[in-house]
Amino acid sequence: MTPQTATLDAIFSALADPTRRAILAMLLEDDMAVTDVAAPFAVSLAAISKHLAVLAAAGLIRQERRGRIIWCKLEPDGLRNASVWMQGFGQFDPVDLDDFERFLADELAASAADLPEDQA
Amino acid sequence: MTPQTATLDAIFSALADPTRRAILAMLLEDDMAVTDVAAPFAVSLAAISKHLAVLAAAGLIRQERRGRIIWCKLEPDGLRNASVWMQGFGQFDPVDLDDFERFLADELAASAADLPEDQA
DNA sequence: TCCATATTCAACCCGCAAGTTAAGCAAAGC
DNA sequence: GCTTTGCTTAACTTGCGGGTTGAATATGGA
Repeated sequence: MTPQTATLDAIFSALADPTRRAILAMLLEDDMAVTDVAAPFAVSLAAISKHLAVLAAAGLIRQERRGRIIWCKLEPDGLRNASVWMQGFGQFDPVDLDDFERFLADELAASAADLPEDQA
Repeated sequence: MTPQTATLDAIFSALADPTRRAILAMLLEDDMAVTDVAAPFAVSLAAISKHLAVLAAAGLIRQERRGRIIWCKLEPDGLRNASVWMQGFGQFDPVDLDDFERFLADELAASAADLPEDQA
């Protein structure tokens, strides 16, 4: 298996998990420390730590330590390959960013029902 | 979980499997019967049948019976939601279709090494 | 130096996805 | 009507992903 297909495998399976998609959506707003990423979710910190490792391995985020805090930041280019792959399958209308906002709102509401409102 | 997130889960996990991506790439060329879809792969027909069921459940293909043959055809709109989701994360350059062709070629070469040349 | 904070590692459990083989059906053909 | 062809279902095995808890590690602060 080429590194390229390995990457596609990694990207799509990373995106397949709703918790990880919610994390990405959160990071879209701002860089965050691991603990803060974990806060809204019902699962343990260790679980979130694993999720972040998966996202990093897929090239979707980058984690960099500053002091004792590890900052997680989105790596938007990580989606490029997957985006190229997907768009090849259809001529989609240019994406309306409002569509995207709705998506994120619905997803967060659905998959992290315990989110404090200010994060939803 | 809303039907919408269920769909995103289904789509991304369907795409996470290289065999299923290869199947989609094959169907991009032409509609195919289940047996013909299965032919290039090293796994059993039953396994491919399951893969096709997964793709159908994710709305990525449609299967319709004609006589005793079940034709599989791509459902390009099935990728729309996922595409909307992904593109929200970055302003990607308009996709070069040649990129896509390279992707498919590499993927087929890598994940279905036993493909006869005329299908690769 | 000692303690608290931030994060990961290790070991483990559990459920599910993907594969197998064998049997079951449904439609065509002789 | 019987057999062949096309495909799915059933029952089962196995591997991996996502969760847990508890210990380990690293940094900052008092």
